[in-house]
Amino acid sequence: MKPLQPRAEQKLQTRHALMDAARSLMDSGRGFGSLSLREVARCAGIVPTGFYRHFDDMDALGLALVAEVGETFRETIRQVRHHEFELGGVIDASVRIFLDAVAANRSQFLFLAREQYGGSLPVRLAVGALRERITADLVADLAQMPKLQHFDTPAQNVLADLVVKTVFATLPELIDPPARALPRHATPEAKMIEQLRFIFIGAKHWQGLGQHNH
Amino acid sequence: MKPLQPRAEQKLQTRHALMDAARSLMDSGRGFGSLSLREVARCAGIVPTGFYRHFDDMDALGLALVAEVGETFRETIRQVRHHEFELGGVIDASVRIFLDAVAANRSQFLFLAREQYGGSLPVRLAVGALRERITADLVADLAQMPKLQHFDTPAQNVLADLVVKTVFATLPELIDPPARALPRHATPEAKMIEQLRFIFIGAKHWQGLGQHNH
DNA sequence: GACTCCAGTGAACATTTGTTCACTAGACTG
DNA sequence: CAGTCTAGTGAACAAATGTTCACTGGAGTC
Repeated sequence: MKPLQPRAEQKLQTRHALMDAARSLMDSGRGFGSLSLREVARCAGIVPTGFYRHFDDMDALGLALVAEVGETFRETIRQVRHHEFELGGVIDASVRIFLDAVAANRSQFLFLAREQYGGSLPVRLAVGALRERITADLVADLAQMPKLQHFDTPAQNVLADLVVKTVFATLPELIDPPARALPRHATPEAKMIEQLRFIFIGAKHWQGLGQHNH
Repeated sequence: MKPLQPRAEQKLQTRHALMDAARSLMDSGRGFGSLSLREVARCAGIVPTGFYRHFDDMDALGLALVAEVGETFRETIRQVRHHEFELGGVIDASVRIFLDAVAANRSQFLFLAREQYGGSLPVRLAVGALRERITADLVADLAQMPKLQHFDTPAQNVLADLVVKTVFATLPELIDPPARALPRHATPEAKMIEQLRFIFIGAKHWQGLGQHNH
């Protein structure tokens, strides 16, 4: 990051405080759509009117939050890609890195998990766009995997979509407290690894679109 | 249904009007948590205070909506189970029945899709419970499938969880307008079928928990 | 036919909301 | 150092909210 004039830096700091405020107000189970502008401003320590110096709207705040978690997400994917050939299997390593990132940015991913389908229209569209970018990246990665050379483009898309869907749909259980103690081999990590493994075993033995298995 | 006294029947009718009102207010992309009691009452054609004759709370309304869609969902599953041996493959038939049910009860499933992770704490817990019942039922079904006799109980659970997760996570794209025209073989139905097929092919060739594939 | 019950009414309340406007103080610029 | 620019203030507003209370009128019961 380039060093910023103290003036502008202070502003960014307040902007960040607003985003933090919104995220932490959601900790108690609230949806972003039910937060009020005044509430967020109050929690960020500024007066309601000050909010408008940073965002036009609550929707604008929502979009900023999507962008933020999107950046974190894609950065995590970059890390995963660099550890591609680690010991213990690609899936295991990838899941571990991903879960670490989720834990390290809990509130960001909480926002993503909660608002991926529940958010207001602009927010939902932004999340959709983010998901599409991630899926497209994954398609490119899949195309380079030696074990998946029997896949044509539509099949790659369907597979990537399934993987991304699984990851996004698993987010909530990674974030909410596990409630009761988990039965040993049912930790989120083990379960996620096993489920991705199902999918990739299926991909390896897959033979073409439209086949039937009567 | 047993015939009801006109008095009680009228009451149920209003109760239904409230639930319909809430669901249809969500059509424009709003989350349930952002609906106000007065708004719902107004849309149902009664005065705000009348709401309390039917529900203590907006949360109570939310729970009723979960119960409603839960009933529809499980009824659909029962239908799927009776068509188990239909021509064209189990998956194809099941998906078709499921998609029909979703289309026939759009607003109910819209509520489920939107609120499965975004809802208030009580609503989210109720959805979680519903999901667990469905998963447990599926485990029982999987245990009877001849091709899956190499699965132990934990593996069955992990597989059932993945299937249910996939179905729930697919709901939003089944409900929201498909936006731009779909590229032929990417209809929701075809995609869903193909993705479930990946999972079950993986299950067929799966060899045990904790294996590694270096 | 008199009596009870209760789904729905309508007025009233204290709060909270989003947004406006004129303002201040302190960091930036010349 | 004089002057501008702007992040944050504070008062004010109309509108909407959740909840209360006493009420009405028609269906249900004896």
